[in-house]
Amino acid sequence: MKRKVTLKQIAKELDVSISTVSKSLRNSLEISEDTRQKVQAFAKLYNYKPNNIALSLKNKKTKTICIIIPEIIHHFFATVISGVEHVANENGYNVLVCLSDESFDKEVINMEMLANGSIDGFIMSLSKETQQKKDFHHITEVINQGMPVVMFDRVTNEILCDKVIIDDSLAAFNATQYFIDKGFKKIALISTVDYVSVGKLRTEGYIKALKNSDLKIDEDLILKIEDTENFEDSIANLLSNNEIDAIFAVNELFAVTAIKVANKLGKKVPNDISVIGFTDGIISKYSSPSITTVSQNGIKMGGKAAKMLIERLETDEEEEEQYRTEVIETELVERESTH
Amino acid sequence: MKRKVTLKQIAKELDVSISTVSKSLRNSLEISEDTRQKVQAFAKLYNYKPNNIALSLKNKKTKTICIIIPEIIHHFFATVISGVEHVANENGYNVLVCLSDESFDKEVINMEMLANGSIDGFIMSLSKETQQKKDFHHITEVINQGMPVVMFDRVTNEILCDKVIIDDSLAAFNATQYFIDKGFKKIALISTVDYVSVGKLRTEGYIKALKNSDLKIDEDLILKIEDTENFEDSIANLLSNNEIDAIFAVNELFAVTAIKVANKLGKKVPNDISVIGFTDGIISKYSSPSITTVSQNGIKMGGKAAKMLIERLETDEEEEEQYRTEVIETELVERESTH
DNA sequence: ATCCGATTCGAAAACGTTTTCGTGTTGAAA
DNA sequence: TTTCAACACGAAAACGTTTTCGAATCGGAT
Repeated sequence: MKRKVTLKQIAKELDVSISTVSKSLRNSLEISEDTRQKVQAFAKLYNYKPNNIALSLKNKKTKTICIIIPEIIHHFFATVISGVEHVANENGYNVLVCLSDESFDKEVINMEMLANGSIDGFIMSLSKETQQKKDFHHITEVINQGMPVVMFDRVTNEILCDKVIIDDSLAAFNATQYFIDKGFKKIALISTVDYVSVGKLRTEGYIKALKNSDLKIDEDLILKIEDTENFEDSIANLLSNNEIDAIFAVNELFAVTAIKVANKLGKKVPNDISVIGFTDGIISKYSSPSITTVSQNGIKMGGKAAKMLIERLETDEEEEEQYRTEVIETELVERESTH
Repeated sequence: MKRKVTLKQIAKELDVSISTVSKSLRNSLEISEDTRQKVQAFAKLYNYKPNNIALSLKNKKTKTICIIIPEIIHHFFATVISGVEHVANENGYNVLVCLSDESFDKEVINMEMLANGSIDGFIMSLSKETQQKKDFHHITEVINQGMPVVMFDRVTNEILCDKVIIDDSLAAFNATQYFIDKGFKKIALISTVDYVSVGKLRTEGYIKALKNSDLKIDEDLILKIEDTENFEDSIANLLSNNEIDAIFAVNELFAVTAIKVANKLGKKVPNDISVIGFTDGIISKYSSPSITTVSQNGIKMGGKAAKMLIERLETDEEEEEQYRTEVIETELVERESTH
């Protein structure tokens, strides 16, 4: 087992100074052709690679960014990571992944832990608990220390920083409008409770679309699901009490569950009920019937977020251009759950 | 924007030496009660946190482990990361995620890049290309440098290190046996090409089960899917040519696609054809019919891998106990695609 | 022989810690 | 008064780099 070789060791072996070795390896003109070659040959032989930690300490840059997400077993977030990873890699950055598990405390701990020089910047999506508490001091603190933060998807107006989102409201509006255009009258909404920012926005879009077409908002057609809830029963309840002919669900899980429940109640999708989901993930693609969804391009979103973060890291701090909010376009992917 | 405060700055402000500050903060008995309190108060006021990079350099430990996976948009790998993350966090480690994109080169680059002090150890699952090439020099090199590596799922016998796997062959045997016990005769296999280790092993299990029951191996019932292939057509071809009454697929995607194709061909699952998949992911759970699968507990697998790695990191190097291979038990989760 | 510019290299600081080893001061015991 | 332990603190090395600056050597020109 041969340990990593350092500049010092090479210097000793070759009986030159550390500086000479360093300069030789970086092809400095200060060093004679002779010694340069000698050093380089030796370094190659012993497979010298500069120690990244030492470099990080010296340069005060780690070339590492951290992405904090609520959970990774969630296709959307996995796609975002994928997008972040690729853009980061292209730019020579590594990606540290932290999971908040939807917990405020974990989010805080992770950020405080890493804001001490371990990384250069954050990309994050708020945990549900953080959204509920509306306590963002940990984020403010990090930003005040001069560490850039890019928020995506689950963002908040209370923090000033770069953001990348989709127009949740508009996307929901369009999905609802799609139903309206097809002549559906009893359009149900399966959403989350309001403190989840995207749930709230999508609900708003749904309502706006109905109002826009002078349809009445029927509270009995709106189901807001609490996190801990066994929502299959709630959905069954929703579907049994109404002559619903269309359902807009704010995520895949709700959509696929709605279809399953509908089947159990003897209603066929799409013949009796049409369904549109949100987030174009695995479920929507591979369930039968496959589900029409609002596609939310996680890869693009992650890529954009990484790009924004890296740009901010690599431009002179003082240029301090204003914070930007990028909106990733969504698209309605038509599949078998609508007709 | 107040920058991070360092020991040196505190020392200067309080007119004491750096050592005194450091010792005070670590509650050394060398320092008088008085100065200790003064320093601690000041440090708290300015929110002092030791710089992790400096600590890493000094301690030659980064408290960071890296997991290299072929892709993250793959439920199984996402669950593994989740398992790794949680165990790592419990032990004060952070997790760097690298994607090889099934590419040999990316795998090599990532490992070489990080083996220079950036991390303490690797957890990895081989890329397809690496398995095909059978070139593992990058892994050997890292291990020779004294950096521990734990391989999971897609492993190789050519590397000596800790491993955590499932008994792919046995699991496939059991799944096939399940069909045999139910009286099925025409049991098809949808697998990957052989260089994917798990595909090969699962194929072996399938064959062993058939042989074990004196059933003949019918090559026409075995489909090995190439990576780039449009496998929907291949599956259609398989299903149309035979009176297949059961299908064992080595992953979720093949299983769900088989069901979809069967439907198109007018065959009902599970009435006309029973299907068992592999990897208990989202698709199996939420597709209709939901799919009976061999569950491969990614969380447990990742957790175990992380635990093994951390144990090796934290025991005295010299104890050098032998490398272990842990086998995570699998389980057949019965759902609607079989009866 | 003297001087000067080029050439080639090394010493040292810096990044932020921790820790070892001194050193100076104090008080009490001899 | 001397001596010695206990106490409180500081200097410096170490981790592995890069870079600035100073210095030594050498050749050629005067």
